Amino acid sequence: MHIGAAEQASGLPAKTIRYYEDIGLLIPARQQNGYRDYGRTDVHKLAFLKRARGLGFSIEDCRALMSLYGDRNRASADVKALAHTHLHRIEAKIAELEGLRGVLAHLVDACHGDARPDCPILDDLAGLLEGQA
Amino acid sequence: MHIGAAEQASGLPAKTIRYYEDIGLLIPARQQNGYRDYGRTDVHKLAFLKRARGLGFSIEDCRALMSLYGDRNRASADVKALAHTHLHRIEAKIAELEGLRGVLAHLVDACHGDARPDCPILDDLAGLLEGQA
DNA sequence: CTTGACCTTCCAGTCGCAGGAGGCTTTATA
DNA sequence: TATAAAGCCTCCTGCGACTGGAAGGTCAAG
Repeated sequence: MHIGAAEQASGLPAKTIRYYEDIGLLIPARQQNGYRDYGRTDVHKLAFLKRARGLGFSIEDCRALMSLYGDRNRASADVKALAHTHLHRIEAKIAELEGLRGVLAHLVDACHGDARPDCPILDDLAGLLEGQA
Repeated sequence: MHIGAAEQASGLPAKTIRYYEDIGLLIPARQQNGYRDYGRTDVHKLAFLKRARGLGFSIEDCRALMSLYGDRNRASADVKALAHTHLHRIEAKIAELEGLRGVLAHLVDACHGDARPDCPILDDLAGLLEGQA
């Protein structure tokens, strides 16, 4: 099957599929005319990659996950460790963003937001509130 | 004051300060020997930028904020709108990450994580649970 | 035989810097 | 005074994970 069909079947853009070949994630067979030729297994792997990327795993994580997926002697502990690490990264990111949200919500709330120039948001950015808040 | 001193005073790396000049965010005076020369106002602006970046504002947001900061006739409503949009972006990102966290936590929890190959995480990635979950 | 869809490769751009090469100037020390 | 070290300069490359586009080959239909 051509890359266009693989795109339809996997849900990944052709550009991305080619990119994954570039970086050695999934290298398909080639037809005599040079066209990429994707089989069922390939499309399955592309969908796997799409799902993993959708869950926020990095490309390198995906590489490891693909490797584990194809390893009949894998230990599920290895997969779990990968996912666990990723989960921690996500939780850390959430905590960070929640911190930002708190500060921003406070500032937005404090700003009257009319035609006057006086603005607590800019005051904060300018460091005028160091001793306060 | 030289860029090294500005680095100390503002908390921004020299590399970043030069980059901000490259993109026209803050262009300092130059000494006769070609060295950048930062004054009090410059350092103040650098700290402003650091704070704004730390709150997650994009460079273009920072450009707009700096412009508003220097505009005596600004309307605080403009600043508030910028911050509000940014707050929404952050909240959207948090919601997205919380979705991921939910799925990942569920998967990590379901994986026994021992030496056996059987693994719900890989099963999910492979799309084996489409009809379920 | 030509049109158009589809495929190929390769290059540039995204965002916000960081790292490093190669070369000046200034400052400190022997 | 010589030299070494620190600090400054510019320019180029790379990061992650693609995306867009140009230039050109291939294939099926009309």
